[in-house]
Amino acid sequence: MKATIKDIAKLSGVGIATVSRVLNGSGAASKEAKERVMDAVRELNYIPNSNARNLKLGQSRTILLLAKSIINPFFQKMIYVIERQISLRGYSLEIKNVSHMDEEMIVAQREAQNGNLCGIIIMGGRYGYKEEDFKRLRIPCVLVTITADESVGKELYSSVIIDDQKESRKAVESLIKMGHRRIGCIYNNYGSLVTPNYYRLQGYKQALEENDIRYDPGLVSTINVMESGYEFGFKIMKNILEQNRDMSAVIAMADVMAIGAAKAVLSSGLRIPEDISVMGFDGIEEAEYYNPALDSVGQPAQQMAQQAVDAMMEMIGSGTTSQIVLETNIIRRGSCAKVNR
Amino acid sequence: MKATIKDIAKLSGVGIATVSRVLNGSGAASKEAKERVMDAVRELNYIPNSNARNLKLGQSRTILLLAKSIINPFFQKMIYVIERQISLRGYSLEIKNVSHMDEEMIVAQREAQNGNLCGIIIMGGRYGYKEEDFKRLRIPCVLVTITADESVGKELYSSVIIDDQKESRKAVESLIKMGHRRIGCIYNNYGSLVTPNYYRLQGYKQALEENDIRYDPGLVSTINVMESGYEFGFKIMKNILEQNRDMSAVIAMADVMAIGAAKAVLSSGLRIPEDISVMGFDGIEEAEYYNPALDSVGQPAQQMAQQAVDAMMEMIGSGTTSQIVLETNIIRRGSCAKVNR
DNA sequence: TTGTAAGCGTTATCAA
DNA sequence: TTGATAACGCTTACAA
Repeated sequence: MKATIKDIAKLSGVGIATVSRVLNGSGAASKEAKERVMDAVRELNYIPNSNARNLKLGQSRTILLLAKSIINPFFQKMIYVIERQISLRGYSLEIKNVSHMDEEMIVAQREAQNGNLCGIIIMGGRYGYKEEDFKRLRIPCVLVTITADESVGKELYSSVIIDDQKESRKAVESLIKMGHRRIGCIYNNYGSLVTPNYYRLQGYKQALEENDIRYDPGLVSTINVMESGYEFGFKIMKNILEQNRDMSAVIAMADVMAIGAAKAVLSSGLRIPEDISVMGFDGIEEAEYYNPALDSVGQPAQQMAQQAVDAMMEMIGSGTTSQIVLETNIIRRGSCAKVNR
Repeated sequence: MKATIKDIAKLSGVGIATVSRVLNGSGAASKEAKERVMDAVRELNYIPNSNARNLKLGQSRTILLLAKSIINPFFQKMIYVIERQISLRGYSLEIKNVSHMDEEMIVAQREAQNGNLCGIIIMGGRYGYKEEDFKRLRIPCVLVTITADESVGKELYSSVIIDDQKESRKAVESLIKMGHRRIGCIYNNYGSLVTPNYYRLQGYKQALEENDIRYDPGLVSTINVMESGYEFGFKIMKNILEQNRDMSAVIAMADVMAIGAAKAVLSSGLRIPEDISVMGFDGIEEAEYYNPALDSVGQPAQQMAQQAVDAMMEMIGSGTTSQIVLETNIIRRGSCAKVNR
């Protein structure tokens, strides 16, 4: 059936230890032995059994990506890059979607115990994991778009994030500078967890406050449902619009919600940006090709994914951790304009 | 460190064989032994090492999903469902993106040899795998959106597809019935492979022919590039539009390309559907929320993914294969209208 | 430079 | 109903 190391040893007339050495480049081997082994490998189409290898080594080359909602295009872009980078480095990527009901750390710990993982990347979810969480993990952990509690030792994890509150504040400020004062806010938060959306809401509030604009909960109505996405943005926006005829702008804390919101605006017979300015968050391609193209707080998805993998490799290799904070960049496409009322 | 079966045996005062039996429900064990083992398992937070298990069993519970372009929202929807279903059944999903330069079967065979896979799902790519391909694989294989060459024994694989040519023909026919005769076609084909897009193009040609409309290559200009997606649709449409002022409709063989095409139409100062009718393919949410919402040949993504997993489980369990062909359903949202010139 | 042999943590056979 | 014990395929001392 399938060729094993013994078959290779037999065919090439050497011991299995030599085969192993040649294949792994560990220890010395004569030129002749090398050639004979490689020939046999080719002839029998031999591929080492990774279960045996991992068992012996007590490690594997599989990295688990735990994503909260792999359905979000922004995440998907990052998943795409992460898969590529991991593949390029000879590792495999296992993907698990964490439903809103599950705690990703619990899932992570369960999977980590399994012993066939060499690292875990957690994408999305909530802020504030504790020291204990990482210690229980026992394998390298990189957080993307979120980070750990401040109390956690920096040597326990790596993270790649943006400053959600700051970037959100800047975006709202830019709307205020355009003259908007009645600015809707669409975000989404499961329960009362501290998520990126939570911080973005804080940024929104902060911008208002610093510009002496009263915070009006009626402009940020959020249904506490377990969804985000196009439909969510659409529904919420419909809702806010109906009750706030005087609003002139809206910021959605994810582009998918911004697109849904834009649809709501347009289907209410209003124009973008003449009647309502729409600003999204993430900078996904869908917003660029939307009609009209939507302004967005652009996150460097590609770079974030790349750095996450880099950080993972660093941790696997030398154990070095890093906490990276990247900048966003507001992408102007014309869906936000000066208020004209 | 990590608890092993020996630790459990020691703590519960039984032999390791008994522990294994209790944990796997194989063979008998006294009630008392069961309880003692389970207690120890809980106390030590024991999780079986899957590498050891897989090595011994010569199999695993990991299914590999090989996707051509995981970046397409239609695929992503299916990936989401597949992940969920696989997870629900206690299996793990490993994902590999196959770049346009790679042959998925080669990748599949390499991965299959590895021995830590119990099945492979191939999503996208090209039609026409040969008997030999599946035989080399040696593990269950399910094809989604594509199927094998007719010559291949049906017992060698399962597949879930739509009839690309027929569905495309029907869609084009519906445009013709609306009075359109100058219908553009945006598709994408790497090299000259037989892909779903290839068959959809055949369907387009067939519809024209059956309605005595001359096939005009100028209306289906395709750049032979390694991309599809929004940008591709946009560029191609710009191109076709410039050279065919008389065209009144366009069908794009993927919604992402349809959205790009719609953007091209709108940015050329034309209206949808008054000047140009736009029809997409796939039925993704992005097309629904687009402005205007786009008509599309809706593929039952959820169902396809579900059936693919079902088929995989059947193959793993009883070895039964199945070749499933699902129907599409043209989703009318108003982006196609009667020609009015 | 090489081969022998001892595990890695399981499962399964077999005798008790 | 049990518990030794022999694999599974690999890596790696250790000895030759």
